[in-house]
Amino acid sequence: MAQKPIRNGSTGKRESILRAATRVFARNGYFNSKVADIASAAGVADGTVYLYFKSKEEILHSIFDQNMAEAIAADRQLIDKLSDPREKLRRIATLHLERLGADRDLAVVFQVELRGSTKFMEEFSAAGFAEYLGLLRAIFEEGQRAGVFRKELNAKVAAKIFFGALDEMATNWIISKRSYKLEPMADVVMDVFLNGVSAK
Amino acid sequence: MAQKPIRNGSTGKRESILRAATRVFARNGYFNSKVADIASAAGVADGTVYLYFKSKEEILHSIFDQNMAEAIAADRQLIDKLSDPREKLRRIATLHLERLGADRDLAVVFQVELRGSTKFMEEFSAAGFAEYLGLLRAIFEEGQRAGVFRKELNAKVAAKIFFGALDEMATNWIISKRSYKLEPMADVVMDVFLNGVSAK
DNA sequence: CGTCACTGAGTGACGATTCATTCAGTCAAG
DNA sequence: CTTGACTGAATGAATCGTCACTCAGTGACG
Repeated sequence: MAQKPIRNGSTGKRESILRAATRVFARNGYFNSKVADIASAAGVADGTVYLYFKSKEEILHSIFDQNMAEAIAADRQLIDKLSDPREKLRRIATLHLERLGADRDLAVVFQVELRGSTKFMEEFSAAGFAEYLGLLRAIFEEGQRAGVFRKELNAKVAAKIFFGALDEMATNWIISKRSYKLEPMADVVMDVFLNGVSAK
Repeated sequence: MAQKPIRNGSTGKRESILRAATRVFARNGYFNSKVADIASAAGVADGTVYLYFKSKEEILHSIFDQNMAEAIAADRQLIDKLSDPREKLRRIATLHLERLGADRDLAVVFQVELRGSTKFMEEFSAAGFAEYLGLLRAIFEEGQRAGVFRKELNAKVAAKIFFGALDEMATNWIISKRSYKLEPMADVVMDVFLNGVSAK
């Protein structure tokens, strides 16, 4: 049964539980998921879950925090290497859809489960989500200063439009019965958005 | 107590319950709302709710069905009076945001609660939501035939981008602490979208 | 032995749904 | 006009299953 000669206290158990929870939440929805299901999916006892997380809710939080932090860090790093704001947006869009497209369960949790309550929405909003939107906005403003984006547009609204379009691609991809690649949709969105937003 | 010599079983009670449920769901979230809360908000006894609805879930369904049907009917009627596809889209966008902007509780249920589970998403998707997207798509294709929209764009994707942008406006409006008018955002979205999508 | 990660049966609370009962209204008969 | 049988909408206390979380215990390891 023992896969690896596990080390100290912080085994891979925390990770296992998070991965298992992502899968369980994605399949049954947060409220219909039992902690016992998560435990058994992770191959640990019910009680063990509580050695790593204070509550069921904290598990959901952790899934969000961890992935969001990773994503933003990756975006930031990637952006520094580019100078053209248009390219920056394109890379972010692609990365965004790649990330979700690579893990359907994670995508479901992000697109569906995390939005299932105003309470979560507000908390998460305060956390990483607002930061993400802020990042997009900053790039847009940079583009306005550089003269490549129309100056009369409100940068915050432009960021929302951009994000909203990407977000809908992801949500629709999840719901859709047909299976197609998510990531290429980034280019279409970019095409329309850039056209709509570029200075002549 | 008798307001009107009401006819058969279908008093205004069903409506009261739906309105109350919308408020309660919006404030506490679907899963945290107790049927007892809805009942008391509607001024009826717990059991009475079950004279009008089979289950808690059916209440949520009814809220969606009723409003969606109304919205689509209104859109359809409005569209027939216009010929320019661009104008059609603009009117739909405005109506969409007007409707949500007029009733924050309803907006919360639509933007947040209805998305809190894949199960709901799929059911609702199959129902009115897909129809709504289809409507947008049809108008877009009409515009392509008329030569006002770029022919090389995939109409379905264009519809999603359009919807996604509007949807994000609504969601952000709900989350936002600041209170502003939602409906004017329709024009900004139209501006960017039309620019992005129009044939030269 | 002592420690510590882990276990899993048990508990307490909660809340959707049910159903025996109430009661306002209707109507036919006297 | 009164009475009494009848209806069915409405009530709300009781039921019953379901989990999130707890904690007394187990065993591996040094």
